[in-house]
Amino acid sequence: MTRTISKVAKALAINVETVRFYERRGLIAQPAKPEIGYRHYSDETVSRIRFIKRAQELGFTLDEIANLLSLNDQPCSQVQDLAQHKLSAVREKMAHLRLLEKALKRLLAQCQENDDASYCPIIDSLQL
Amino acid sequence: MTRTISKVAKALAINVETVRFYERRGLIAQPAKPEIGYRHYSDETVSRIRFIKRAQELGFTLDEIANLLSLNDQPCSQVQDLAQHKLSAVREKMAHLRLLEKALKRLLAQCQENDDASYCPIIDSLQL
DNA sequence: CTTGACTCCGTACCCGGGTACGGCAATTAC
DNA sequence: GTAATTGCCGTACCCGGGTACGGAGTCAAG
Repeated sequence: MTRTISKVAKALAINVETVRFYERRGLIAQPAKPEIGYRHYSDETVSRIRFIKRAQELGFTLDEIANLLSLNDQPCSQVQDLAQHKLSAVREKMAHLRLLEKALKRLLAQCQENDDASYCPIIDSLQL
Repeated sequence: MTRTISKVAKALAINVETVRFYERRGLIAQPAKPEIGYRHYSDETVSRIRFIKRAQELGFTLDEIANLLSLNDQPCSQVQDLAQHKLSAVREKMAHLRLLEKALKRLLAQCQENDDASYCPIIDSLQL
């Protein structure tokens, strides 16, 4: 019934190697190895990994997550700062993608109108 | 007046190493080296690099760009396909970022309303 | 008690898009 | 003519987030 690394990995639907990778990165502590046998992972480690995965889904990098984890008992304002920065970054990326979308849409529309098989408005526009 | 690699790089505001990198990647041909002296870069190579840079701005990867370059004299429809896929990918990314934005906004709003300095709704939500 | 599954550990490799370095050749500036 | 830039070339390294591998050691089921 001991919770070995593969049990943890399976429970969280991640790779064993990823758990080991997080240990190397210092995101989670490596549980002490008993005299004999395999390590046993605590509930805390498991929920810490869950925390990491959720934060990743919110777009935080592993470095930022290390930061968040260390801020666990710090005032909320520091966490807010981090989240605010992330929100700005997300908005910037979206703005950039909107421009790309517009450009691609415009080029594709030009292709639609084009009857000449030997000419492509997209290639042409890139060649300016 | 020969156009050496550093002239090309400077003209296009990229790194000399990047030009060499594109050569290694097969995106541009390496001009033949004369018996004596340095290579001379043609107008064509320069505009090919410009093409690459513009396509990158539209969000294409170097592999896709290699594809585009090889499609230069192919029917427009193949280029359109590539552009259409890229447009879909851009829209997917945007949709994902919109979700992130919503989640971050919601969490930040909760922080604003929170008076308890020792508690942070963001940390809390990640710990579920 | 053996065999197959799992763990441990270090290290190397993957992707994408470059950047950096070091030693030598050629060229340009003074 | 000599010094300081450039070019050339191969190779290694960077980031971020893992994945893979190989050879032990360990554990559990038949």
